[in-house]
Amino acid sequence: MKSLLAAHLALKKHILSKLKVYGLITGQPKIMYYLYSHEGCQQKDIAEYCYVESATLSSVLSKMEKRGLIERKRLAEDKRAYAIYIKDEARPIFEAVNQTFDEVLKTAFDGFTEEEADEFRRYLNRVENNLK
Amino acid sequence: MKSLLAAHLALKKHILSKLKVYGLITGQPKIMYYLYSHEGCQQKDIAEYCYVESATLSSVLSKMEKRGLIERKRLAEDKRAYAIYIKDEARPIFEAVNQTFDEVLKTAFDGFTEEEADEFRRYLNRVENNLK
DNA sequence: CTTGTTTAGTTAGACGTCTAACTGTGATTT
DNA sequence: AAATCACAGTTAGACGTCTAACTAAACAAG
Repeated sequence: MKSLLAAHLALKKHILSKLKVYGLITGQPKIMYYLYSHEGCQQKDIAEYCYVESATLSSVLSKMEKRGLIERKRLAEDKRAYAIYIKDEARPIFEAVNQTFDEVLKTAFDGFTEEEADEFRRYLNRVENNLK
Repeated sequence: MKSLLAAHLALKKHILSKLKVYGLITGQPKIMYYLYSHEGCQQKDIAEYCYVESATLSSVLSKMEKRGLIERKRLAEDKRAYAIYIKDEARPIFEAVNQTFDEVLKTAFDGFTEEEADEFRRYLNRVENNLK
């Protein structure tokens, strides 16, 4: 299964190279992509989506907070948790990230018919489930 | 393309958990899997196969050498390069790694017909090439 | 209530990978 | 033959991720 890693690394590299202008580093774009359409979510949600441990996410988010990209707000309903918000000043960057993800995914599936792309995703899911 | 990473991580986790008894750590099993059928190859070959930088491989191999898993021999034809060999004492571990890879790959493709597995690999290659 | 368990998030330390700079050797050009 | 360039591998330092141990809050059961 050589190419699983290959495809994943190629995707990551592509995205990072396009977003380097914003000073974004490994791990941040994916968080931002998720956050863009899930504002107000908790850290555990982001960690789950990004397949990283909560400890990892915690430190990355701290950096992003310092940099003014995001904001943590304690939840009233659950004082252990935070809701994560996009800082208004950073919204343009989040939009660029979102757009870049869309472009790169389009590139990745270049030449695929709709059915092929769906089939590929189903295969991926099957492999993932087989290994659970 | 959420599941590319997911599938890759699941595969890695599966392999590592089965090989932890041998004290093998991240990165080593894949090197050993390759080496098992490419003894005498150069470091650059392993690095290319494993999708890591030569600097990364260098340090991992040094650890494996200290541990008595492999052996570096200078090439007579090219004194910059090494040929990498499996140490005889470690051969049983290499065999276990090889067998584990085969098992896990079989698990990953459980329920796939031959044609489906091939098609899936072709899709992966297409995605990878699209991103080159 | 209170005791024990689970959950959200943090901190510290280890480790794997990367990039950049370097050494030494091989290949090319003039 | 000399100078230049390309390549194999190493070293040092930065960074992202992990695991383990922890805090504090929520939940469950007696």
